[in-house]
Amino acid sequence: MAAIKYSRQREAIKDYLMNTKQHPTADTVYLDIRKNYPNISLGTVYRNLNLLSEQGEILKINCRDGCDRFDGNPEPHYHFICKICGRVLDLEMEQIDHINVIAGAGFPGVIEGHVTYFYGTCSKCIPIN
Amino acid sequence: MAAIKYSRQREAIKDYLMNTKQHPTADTVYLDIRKNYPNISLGTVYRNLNLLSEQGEILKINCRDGCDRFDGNPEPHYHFICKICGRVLDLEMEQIDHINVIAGAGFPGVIEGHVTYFYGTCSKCIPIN
DNA sequence: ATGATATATAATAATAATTACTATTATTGT
DNA sequence: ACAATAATAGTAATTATTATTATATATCAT
Repeated sequence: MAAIKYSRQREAIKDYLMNTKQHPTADTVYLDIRKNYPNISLGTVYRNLNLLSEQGEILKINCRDGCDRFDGNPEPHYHFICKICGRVLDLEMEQIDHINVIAGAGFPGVIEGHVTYFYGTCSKCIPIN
Repeated sequence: MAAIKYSRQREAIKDYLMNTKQHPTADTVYLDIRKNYPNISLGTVYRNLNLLSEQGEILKINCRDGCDRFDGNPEPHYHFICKICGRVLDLEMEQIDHINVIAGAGFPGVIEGHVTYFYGTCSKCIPIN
């Protein structure tokens, strides 16, 4: 039960995320979607972003710069956060699941996964000297 | 300038963190410190937790279960978060800084570090079968 | 010890991100 | 087309955190 019904708002949100390389916050999604759907509500954006990430159709990124960000690519991958400009970039690297084994050695519980993000200075923010 | 002056409230917060293996939230610190300092203010707790972590005397953990947690051990180390009970545990493992190199290969910016936490089921939450 | 100066505090208000509520609207199965 | 149910817009409420301000406390020079 609790069948999911189609809504054009949700469709628009998913389309928007699938067509951007940015990793927008809920508020950015709201402001941009509003250009096509002037009456969309911020609550609708939040509800659908959470629903889509629960369904595994998008990723919710807890980059902890205050608010969550969203990624239209649901495949597990790593992110880089620039300390200077705050941008979130995709990293092209293999999965590093061997760190789960390192962490699990001597740990009495079960390690199921890890959350990792890398930080530093992005190419646009490196001063030219 | 902006010299730091001693305060017994800050001392109590540091003592409290150094004597617990838990990773309390600001609110938990507040509630516990209040047993000895009934008039302490939540704002004071937040200000001192931030000050201490800026000074490198404690760690602020962004485990992203909604709120920040604090660790009296300022040495860099990794944390495990139990999906069932939500507890945050210290992991005894070496630093895995080689993942910065993996991430940096082919990345045009500079990787300076990473934030990682592991999740799964802690020993107390593993069902006995 | 005394007083001047600067920092810290308690109490409260304000902010930011997110979630909850509710009457209305849209979708879906028959 | 109709009934049942989920989704929406608009608004209010919640949660974690930061800002404000008058008062209290610590520190430093005398």
